[in-house]
Amino acid sequence: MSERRLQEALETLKESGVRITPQRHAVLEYLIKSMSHPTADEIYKALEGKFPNMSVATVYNNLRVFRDIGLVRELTYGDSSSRFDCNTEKHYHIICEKCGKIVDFHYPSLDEVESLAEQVTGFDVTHHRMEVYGICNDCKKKEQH
Amino acid sequence: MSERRLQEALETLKESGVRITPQRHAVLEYLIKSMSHPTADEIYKALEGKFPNMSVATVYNNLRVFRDIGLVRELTYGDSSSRFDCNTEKHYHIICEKCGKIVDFHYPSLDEVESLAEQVTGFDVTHHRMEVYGICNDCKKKEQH
DNA sequence: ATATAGATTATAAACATTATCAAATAATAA
DNA sequence: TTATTATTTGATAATGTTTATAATCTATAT
Repeated sequence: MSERRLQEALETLKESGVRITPQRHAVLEYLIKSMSHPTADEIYKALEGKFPNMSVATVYNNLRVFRDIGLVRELTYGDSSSRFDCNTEKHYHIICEKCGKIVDFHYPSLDEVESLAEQVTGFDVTHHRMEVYGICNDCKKKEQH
Repeated sequence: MSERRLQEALETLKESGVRITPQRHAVLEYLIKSMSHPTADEIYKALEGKFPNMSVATVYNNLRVFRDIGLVRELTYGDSSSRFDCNTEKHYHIICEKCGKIVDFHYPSLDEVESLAEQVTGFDVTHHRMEVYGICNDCKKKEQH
């Protein structure tokens, strides 16, 4: 399952004329298998074992390459560092305000909002972003100790 | 009009037990009168004339104070620095991908999304954020030269 | 008018990200 | 296969935003 997604991602790299280096393979694999929304530094640390000599710059460079060919989304929340999401299906995120956990959820795309915004502002709309914030189950339980 | 909003803001500071210093007064005044969504550095530079000795730290500290008492919203987009919005009415933003301009627009709040997310994820939802992206009129005209 | 908790300033530090560039590697042509 | 070329990597420095520190100053309550 995640194996297939990795193959598809590698295929996309080829089609885009991007070389498949061991480092790129590893970053992609981690993004897909971790099923999370890691920061560049988390990826860097996770791959330290396999690639003791890999530079942080390589992680950043490759994440940018992946983003530019549409393979991953860069998520910028209030906190200091970007997170990267390789789930390319349309979906939204809900974020826990206590622990920072990010959970995916689906919602029929907000086309109405886009067309209204277009009418009111005269912009040519390309896309939108939306996140919901709240407290996750784990953190609710902890609060009640 | 903006004079009244400034008075209200100062009142809020008093009620929250936050001292009204000349620097705070000036930052608030700039936020309200500029009608824009400035970065901390923009505010700092704009007030350089009146307060040649004001420290950047003061701007950051006070923006945090204002945010914590609900007087301004901190907007974090993909770009490097936060922007600050002292319009506390509920509204959304549309952002130009070419020039970065931010324009307000209104839309009936997306309560449905919040309650669906709550059901699906088990979170206690507190709020959400949404932005629409596109190309503004000015930039469209420039493209056609 | 005075005391004091809180605010300001200047500076240094922290942190994420980007730029630089020599060396390594991979793709391509001959 | 080998030579040539283009890209990528890794080490490091640089950049830019934001926060921490500590000495000095000030708004406000008494």
